[in-house]
Amino acid sequence: MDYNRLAELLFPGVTATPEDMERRYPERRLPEGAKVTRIAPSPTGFFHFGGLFPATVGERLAHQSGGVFFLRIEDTDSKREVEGAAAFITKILSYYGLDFDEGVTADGDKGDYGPYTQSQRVDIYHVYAKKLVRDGLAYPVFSTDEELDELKAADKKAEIKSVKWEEEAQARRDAMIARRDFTMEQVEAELAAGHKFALFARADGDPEKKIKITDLVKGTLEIPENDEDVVLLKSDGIPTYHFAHAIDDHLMRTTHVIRGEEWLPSLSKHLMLFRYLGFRAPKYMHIAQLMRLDENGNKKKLSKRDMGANLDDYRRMGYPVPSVSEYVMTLLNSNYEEWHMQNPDKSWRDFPFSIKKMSASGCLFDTEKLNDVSKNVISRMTAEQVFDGVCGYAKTEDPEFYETLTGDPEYAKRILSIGRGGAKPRKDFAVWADVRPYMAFFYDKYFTRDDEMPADKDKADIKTALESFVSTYDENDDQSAWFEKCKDIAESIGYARETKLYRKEPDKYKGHVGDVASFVRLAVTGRQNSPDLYEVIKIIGKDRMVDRIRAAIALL
RNA sequence: GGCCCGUUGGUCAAGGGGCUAAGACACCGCCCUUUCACGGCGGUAACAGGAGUUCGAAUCUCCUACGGGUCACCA
Repeated sequence: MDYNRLAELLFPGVTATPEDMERRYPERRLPEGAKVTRIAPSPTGFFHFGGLFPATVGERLAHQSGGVFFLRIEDTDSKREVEGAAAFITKILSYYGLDFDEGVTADGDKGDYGPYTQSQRVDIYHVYAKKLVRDGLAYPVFSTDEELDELKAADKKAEIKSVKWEEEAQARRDAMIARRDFTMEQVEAELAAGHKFALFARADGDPEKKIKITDLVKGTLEIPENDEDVVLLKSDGIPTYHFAHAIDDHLMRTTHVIRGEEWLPSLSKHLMLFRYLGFRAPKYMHIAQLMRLDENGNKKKLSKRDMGANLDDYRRMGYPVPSVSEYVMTLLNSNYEEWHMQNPDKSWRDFPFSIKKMSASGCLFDTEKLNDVSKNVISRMTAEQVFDGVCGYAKTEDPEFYETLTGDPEYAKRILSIGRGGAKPRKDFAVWADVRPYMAFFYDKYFTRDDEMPADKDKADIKTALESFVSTYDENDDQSAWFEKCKDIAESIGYARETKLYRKEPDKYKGHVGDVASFVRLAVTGRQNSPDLYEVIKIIGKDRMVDRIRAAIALL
């Protein structure tokens, strides 16, 4: 077989050579040890939460080493492509602060190694396709349109589950081998008939032999050599992931390929392609998948339709960006939390991220832990920052509340200042959506009486206590003077001045000062629980406090 | 089914031949406390199983079990 002639026949228009490509995309000039990483999503209009893991690792590794982090859009599957998806991806990556140095942006490509969209790189792939044909390493497989339609309609998953899988796989292999060695005449005839061809790489591996390869996360892997012919180009001339991966990551000079472990089974194919193409393979890092628990208590891959699988869900649920980032870091590097406790004021970007600390096994998504991380994140913020965070969330997710907040920002910030800023800040919010119910009673239009006055206390006593509170209240009292008055009121209605006294001798009193405070709290906030009552009343103001207490007395 | 990866408390995990096997979240109890939140102290709870190597194994080897992934002209 004259492979040169075959190559010309198959790719008559391709004149560029691999050498041209090397010149066009030279080695990057970067400092020693600099890593080049990438994030390579498919534009399906959906960014998986799990995608944040490799993306974060890639971003950290590149930027921690003075390297390059780039974005490549892998749109080789036109069937799954969604309009505007690339723009959505860049938007969400920037929302999560995963800034890339090169790649597809709203204003076109940025960087010298583009185009960064695979569908725009078809010419490049064909250069290498032609080379592989010339080298006798790739061959065409012709199909009629009808056969192609059939292929698309086939339900692969159903086949795999069949018990006869082994036989069917063998049959497929035999069919493949039969098509491997078309004669030149056959090829010419197919071409003349206008049939399309897919390009396959001829596998040369022996599955009985194992290749040892070091994965930076998994350690030493032993995988069988590849003996399956790999589809390089589909009938439409568009490359498969495998082919595009080898060419792009070589030409873009990627040093570390970070991806999910679902790619592990095809690693053998990729290594073979790198070898065929004469490229040095990058270092690989296969990250374990994020799991969830199914109804039977088994681990399952967090799949598209699961709650929380869509990264954008977290914005809509009201998680601050750093909460999500920090949660991801806690899972990625087990010593992150410890470091953060020692460096509470530093950003997760200051953390010395280490490949060695990455876990080889998959973990379960844990909402409780996310919430805990998030509570800590928000508790460290200033009232101003919390205000901005809530507003940013409410603007799109709760516009009515947004109007309320921005109607009187200073008032809102005073409320948000309660218990904030000290060494032991309150931790009331895990998500921005928690803020509204927390703040509601400060606003007359949201105020409701959710909890009743305690039924076991004498109504006359409650009334007396509330009336005394109103008549003795002085806005100028400091907290201790204020509380002394509460104690006086307690005493006046036969309640203990101190909670401790009551506990010691419960029979001697009808209640204690805590009960008095709780009457006032119930009257003013409509609830049993609230942040510091003294602060609350100061913010609400004497007039509204008095109104609410009078209304409560009337209800007795 | 073949192949590959994984397996320390409910969850995330430290530990890489010599511990009574860290810590965080969750849970429970106590303390602090005018409620809540915070904080403090304490507690329940784990090396998947079996062989082997060794004076000694969570740690090394093998087998088994279980879980996951994958087996497309998808990525």
